[in-house]
Amino acid sequence: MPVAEVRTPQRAPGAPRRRDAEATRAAILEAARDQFGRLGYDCTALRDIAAEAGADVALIKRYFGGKEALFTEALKASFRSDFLRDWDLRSFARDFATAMAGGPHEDAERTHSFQFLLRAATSPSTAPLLNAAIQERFFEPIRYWLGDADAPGRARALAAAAIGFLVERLIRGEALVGAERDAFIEHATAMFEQIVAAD
Amino acid sequence: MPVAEVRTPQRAPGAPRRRDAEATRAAILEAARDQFGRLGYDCTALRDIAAEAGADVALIKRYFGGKEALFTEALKASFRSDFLRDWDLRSFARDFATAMAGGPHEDAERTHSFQFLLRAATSPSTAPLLNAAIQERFFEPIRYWLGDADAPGRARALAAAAIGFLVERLIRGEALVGAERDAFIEHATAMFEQIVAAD
DNA sequence: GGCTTAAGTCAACAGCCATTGACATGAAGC
DNA sequence: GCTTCATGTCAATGGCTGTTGACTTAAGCC
Repeated sequence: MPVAEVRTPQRAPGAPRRRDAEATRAAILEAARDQFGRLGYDCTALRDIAAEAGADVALIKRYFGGKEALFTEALKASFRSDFLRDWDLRSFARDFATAMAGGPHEDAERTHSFQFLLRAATSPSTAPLLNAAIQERFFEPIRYWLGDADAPGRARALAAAAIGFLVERLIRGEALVGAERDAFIEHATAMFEQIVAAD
Repeated sequence: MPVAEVRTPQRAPGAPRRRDAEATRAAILEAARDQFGRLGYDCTALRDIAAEAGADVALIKRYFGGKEALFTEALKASFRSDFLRDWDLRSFARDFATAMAGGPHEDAERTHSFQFLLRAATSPSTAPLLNAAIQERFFEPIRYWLGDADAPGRARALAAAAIGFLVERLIRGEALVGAERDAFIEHATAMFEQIVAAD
């Protein structure tokens, strides 16, 4: 875990509200979402979360119970249940491909949520917690979204491809540029359209 | 790390070859591939690897140098450099889709190799180690394989989709059956053909 | 048989982790 | 002003980790 973690504490020394359980809890949860999302469950230390939130480790136990419970809550907070409804079915293929190419207008919040989920999905510590959630909130909405007889198989294929683009984006880091970006968007769009528009 | 790890030791008590550095080294490497592949870098303990290999932890240091070096070597061993050449370009789309659906004839060795890579990809500890390898052995071959002007962007899109199917497979666990399986294969095939056959 | 050296064993170290109970302190109610 | 209790702080604990040096033992050679 060589990732250095230095952030300005939530409260400056001598801050206005010194004692505010609700605010402290929120700060911890926010820090947890950040660190779990970037580092994954196993590589995140509660001490670092507390430090980022400007709180003490013991408060995590008091407010959340423990690491796993905190993770579950952070997971819930990062799950945008409406993330699919945001897309327009007809322009989905191109919009999604463009988002995955990266660039100035990308939805950072959405990207972060997905990264959080992927990290959780591939860690054996959290996979059991997440598999059900993936099923319920990712696969099922797509299935409903497509909504015809072939939906289950189609939904699985579409979900798989979407996950792949998210992982590739996660690994890649930077945004694509120039001709490579254009070709990427073009072919990815064609690919997704193949499924979305299969009527 | 709640995953119990009980395996029959490599050597029975009072075995024939008691002192064989080469065999010991190989046993450790094999155990490392197994555990790193199933649990990921962070959740794998050197003591467990040594136990599975029927060896002592200190030998890992002597033969490999340390955890990271052992991981790198296991990574190399799990990387089938010819995994793309195994596919026939014309039947790739259907073959790959079928493989991802799972079933009785799947290539367990190949599946394991991919799992290893994916676990490594989503752990921040090993991502730096892996990104270069992914680039060199996954993305570049696909790019070469496609081999035209649009290749970089196309290769990225194809690689992303392929990764996604592997992840979905990893998360899913069991094989698909019946109509869902058929629809899955059909649509996934169409999807991959969209890119492979884009000439 | 005795010697040399590689192979295997053991115990301990230092560091990090989540967890926890005891303690200090500030704010609200009387 | 005093009591009360939620809020925040601190320090310690036990467990697990990778690493390491010193030890024991078997195998090969003279």
